[in-house]
Amino acid sequence: MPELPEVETVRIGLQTLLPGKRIVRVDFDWPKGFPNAASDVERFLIGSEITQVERRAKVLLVRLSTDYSLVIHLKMTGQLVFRGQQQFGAGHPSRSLVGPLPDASTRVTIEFSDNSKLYFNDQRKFGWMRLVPTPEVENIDFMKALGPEPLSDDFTPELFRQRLLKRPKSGIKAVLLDQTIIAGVGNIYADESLWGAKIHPLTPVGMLTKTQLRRLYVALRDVLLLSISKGGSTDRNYVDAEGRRGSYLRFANVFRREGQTCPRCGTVIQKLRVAGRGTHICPHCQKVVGP
DNA sequence: CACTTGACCTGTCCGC
DNA sequence: TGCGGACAGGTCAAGT
Repeated sequence: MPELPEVETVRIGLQTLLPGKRIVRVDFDWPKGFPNAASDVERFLIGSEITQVERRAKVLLVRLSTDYSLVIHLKMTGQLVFRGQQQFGAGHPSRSLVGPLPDASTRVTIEFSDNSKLYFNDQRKFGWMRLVPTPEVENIDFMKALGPEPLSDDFTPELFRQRLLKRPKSGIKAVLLDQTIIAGVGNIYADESLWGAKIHPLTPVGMLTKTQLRRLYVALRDVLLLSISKGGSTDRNYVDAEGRRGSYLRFANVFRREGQTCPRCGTVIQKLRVAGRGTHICPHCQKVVGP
């Protein structure tokens, strides 16, 4: 679901759609997901203009002219869908896979001065958004704890190795999923990158050779970049800022492909549970390594 | 302290 | 057809 490539795809869409828009109204009744007091929303959100949309790990940062930011986490089923003035329908079939909005999953509606709207939908209510003074965003505990961005220029193979080796005894998949080690990797791209590097997900990090770590570094960056270029992965809920599906899963090698054959060697792909998650491997390419 | 499990939610799918 | 239960997975809290 929304991992780094999906959140980045949403960011790119919102960045082309939102800057310059002025917020005139916000509808929400979701204390758990959006706990800011109505008075703060009134003072720092209503009337503000969106200046920029950024991303850190799986978190979206919508910058506002009031020097506040909307900090948004989509978790598993969150969507941020923009709708222009003209609602689709009436002879104008939309490319959007999302129906008329708001719908039953809409938690927050942000209306702009040109009558366009941004909807925060979240079927399972795991997601959240917060209105935070921009200078304080980087001091939020979970933001401070995040590991480096795997696609940044200064994310070198050596840094990758150093970060992973903070958990030498843990299985590599659990470490890839740990946001404090490396930011932005979730279940899909952990499985895909481990397949690419031919590493079993339970292999203790300390047992991986430098060559294997190098291969994993390359495989991880490759799958993240490929997925961004395909608009992310749509399993069930994920859509971009205009409600469209991502197509990465058509290119996936193992994720959600149990029972099908490995594109490299033809062995039947298996599904197992690792670190509490559904995990997909080629049992031939990704051998278990014993201590 | 390291690591695993459960909770948070709701919709979907499967077996009986 | 209806129903109970497993499952989906990001992250934090609680437990081992």
